[in-house]
Amino acid sequence: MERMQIAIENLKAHGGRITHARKAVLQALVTAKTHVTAEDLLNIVQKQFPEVHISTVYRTLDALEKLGVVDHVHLGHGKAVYHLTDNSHQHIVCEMCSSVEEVPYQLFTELQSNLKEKYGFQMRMNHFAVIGKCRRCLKESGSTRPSSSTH
Amino acid sequence: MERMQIAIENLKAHGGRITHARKAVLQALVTAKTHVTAEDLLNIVQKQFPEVHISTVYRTLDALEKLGVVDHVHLGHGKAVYHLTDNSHQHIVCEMCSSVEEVPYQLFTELQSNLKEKYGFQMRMNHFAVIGKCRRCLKESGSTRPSSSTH
DNA sequence: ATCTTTGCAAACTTTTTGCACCAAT
DNA sequence: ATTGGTGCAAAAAGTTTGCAAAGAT
Repeated sequence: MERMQIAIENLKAHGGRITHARKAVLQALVTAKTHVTAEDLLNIVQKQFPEVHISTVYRTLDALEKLGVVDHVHLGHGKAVYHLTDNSHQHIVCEMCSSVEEVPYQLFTELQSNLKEKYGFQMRMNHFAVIGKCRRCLKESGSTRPSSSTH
Repeated sequence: MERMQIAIENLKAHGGRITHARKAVLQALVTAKTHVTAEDLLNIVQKQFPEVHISTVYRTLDALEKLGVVDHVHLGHGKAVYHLTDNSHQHIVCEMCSSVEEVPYQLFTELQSNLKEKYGFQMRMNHFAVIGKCRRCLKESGSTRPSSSTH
């Protein structure tokens, strides 16, 4: 409710209109919290408003992204995932089983300062995924299907 | 020449066949060295072999990727970029001007060990991009077009 | 001779866009 | 009343696939 209100005010402040679809997308984002695809959001939203179209979801996400409320990441092949901007974590994605785990952004702060210091580059937390192999797949390595890899 | 030979032997060793197209793609990769799209490669290859089709490029890249010779990254929206695996660097991508800079992988080794230690996750170097704002855009910040953002 | 790779066209997946209508302010 | 948002259908953009023919071993 809290976070929704902020986003809604933000939208209004920029001349945006508050529609059922937008509220529902926002609500879905707040609830889902992390790595949902546009399609995921659509499915959630359509439970309440079946007539909402995927293009509306994309356009809403676009609008929210321009306001800085939402961000998205390309975890690999396929769909992008969206989330509210202040979920401070990074994603580690297993290239064997495609699992996604969240790790605290603190692990990345040193990298962040190094990039800033040495390259003048201001790294954006939360906007990329680290690819590799997860604990489980490493253990079973070889025995398991490299299946639908994420890269 | 060197690196091409290694890749070629690798291909042969796995029952692969050495074709004009494959040699040309490999050559293009060796020459281009970094962040080329499948289409870039196609253009290069077609200078020598105009009949080569984009699907051949993709299939060649797939094959090379399975051998560990090639890797690809999704730098953001749009096309993936491919490169030979032993270019030990990471990419930092500016979300304002879309410029790509390479930084030595050493900056990432600590993160790598942390992820291994704390999460059992074996991070793959070279397979993701760090998004943020480059020095120049930070300086001009606001004054410049956020143009074709990479995210 | 065998089995892989190729070119082509067509399918597929994800995202974007044009347009006429609808709805929020 | 005005302007921005929506649904739809169709296009785009990037990549993958089925197939018959060509090519590498």
